[in-house]
Amino acid sequence: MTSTDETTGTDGTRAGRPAGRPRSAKAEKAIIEATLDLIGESTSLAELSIEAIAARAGVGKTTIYRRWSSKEDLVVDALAVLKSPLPPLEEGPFRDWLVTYLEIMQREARDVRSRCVMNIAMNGYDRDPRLVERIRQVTIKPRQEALAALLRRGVETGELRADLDLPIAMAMVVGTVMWYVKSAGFGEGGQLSENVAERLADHIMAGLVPR
Amino acid sequence: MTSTDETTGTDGTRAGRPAGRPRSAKAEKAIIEATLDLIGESTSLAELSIEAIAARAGVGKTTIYRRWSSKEDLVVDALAVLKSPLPPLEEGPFRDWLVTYLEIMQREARDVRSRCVMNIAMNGYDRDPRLVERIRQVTIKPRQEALAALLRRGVETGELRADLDLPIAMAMVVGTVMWYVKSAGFGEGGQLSENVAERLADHIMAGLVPR
DNA sequence: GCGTTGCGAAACTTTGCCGTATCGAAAAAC
DNA sequence: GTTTTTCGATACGGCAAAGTTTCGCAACGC
Repeated sequence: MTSTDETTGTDGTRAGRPAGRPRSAKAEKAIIEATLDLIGESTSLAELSIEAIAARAGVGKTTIYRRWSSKEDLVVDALAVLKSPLPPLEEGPFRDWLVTYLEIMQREARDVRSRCVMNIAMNGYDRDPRLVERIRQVTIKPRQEALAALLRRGVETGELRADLDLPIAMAMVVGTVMWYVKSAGFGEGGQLSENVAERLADHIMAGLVPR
Repeated sequence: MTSTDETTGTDGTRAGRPAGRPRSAKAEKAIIEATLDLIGESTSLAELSIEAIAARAGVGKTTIYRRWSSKEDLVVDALAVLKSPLPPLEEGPFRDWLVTYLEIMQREARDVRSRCVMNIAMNGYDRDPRLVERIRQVTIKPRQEALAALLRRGVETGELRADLDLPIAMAMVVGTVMWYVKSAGFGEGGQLSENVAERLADHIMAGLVPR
């Protein structure tokens, strides 16, 4: 009405400050953190409640509703924080890149917050397809495409077999590391030896048969 | 609807019949079936509701509460039905057995009821460790051990590489087929070509590199 | 037929969350 | 100082889901 409602600045930098107490960046960060934690602990987004987030973040519900109008938006914003950068696809032997990828995936597979994405993306597909699609678009799809490009280039350079089945090869890479971390996590607290990625890459590339 | 409800006694225990209408074995079976179906569709046991089970089974809620005092008891009873037999480990080339195993796992991975075990075993570990452990004991563990024995024998006969990393190899077999079925299910309704197990076995054994 | 028990449907009760509103205090700009 | 906005906390009505009880009817032994 009187003031410009467009200037709802996300933070209290300079420029047209709307006057009044600025929004606490600390609270916002706490909300995001709590959201990620709680998503990691739950298996579906339906289980996630604003009240629980507010309680975990030590924040009033008002503070959440003032920033995000829906749970969906909050979840998307929170998951956007998880985007870990992917290394670009440049020159180099295939094996090195595979090890790099396995290293990243193996590290992410242990992180509760990254695992939650897997849970949601794989299990909640028919519950809220639209949201799941948004999440997959920003998290899984780029990795899938990067891996596919990596494998295709390996075939072109002759480092990989010419009759490679791309879906199967991708499932081999992703499925193996995921399952390995999962099953290893069952037994103990999760101490895996250092060169996991190297040994995984070795077995994936060379297979199970003798040389 | 006259006398179609065969209320044959659920058990053969003669002796002191409590008098009155006997419990319907048909209803009990329907409840178990509905429970298995719904567990398969859900990702956690908290999502499972007696009401949904009753509706799916075409049964009144009282009929369920009369038999099982808690949801947990019902789940345990229901999962006890799932025990599917494993083929014994006999003579034969490793590849044939691997194909057989992949065939079984690939088929089970599509079955809703088998998937539910995976969901619960992997996601609900810290929610109800006791129940999860019971489930793993009767479902996952025997398969794990069978696969481990299979791989070990392959190493002994020289069909597999001598420096095989058993946990990694197992993750390769299980993880690949699981992930492949999962990701294939994303794209389409799930029509996978006929020789999936063969092609999976090929890639797993030979790896990604050229011969 | 009679008493007893099981059956499914529907009503009742509880629970948990949502979204909003209100309150006193706090943090900035003026 | 005053003004304005946000802060955390709490309370409220509403709603939807799930557990519990009620009820009329059906099936069994006697």
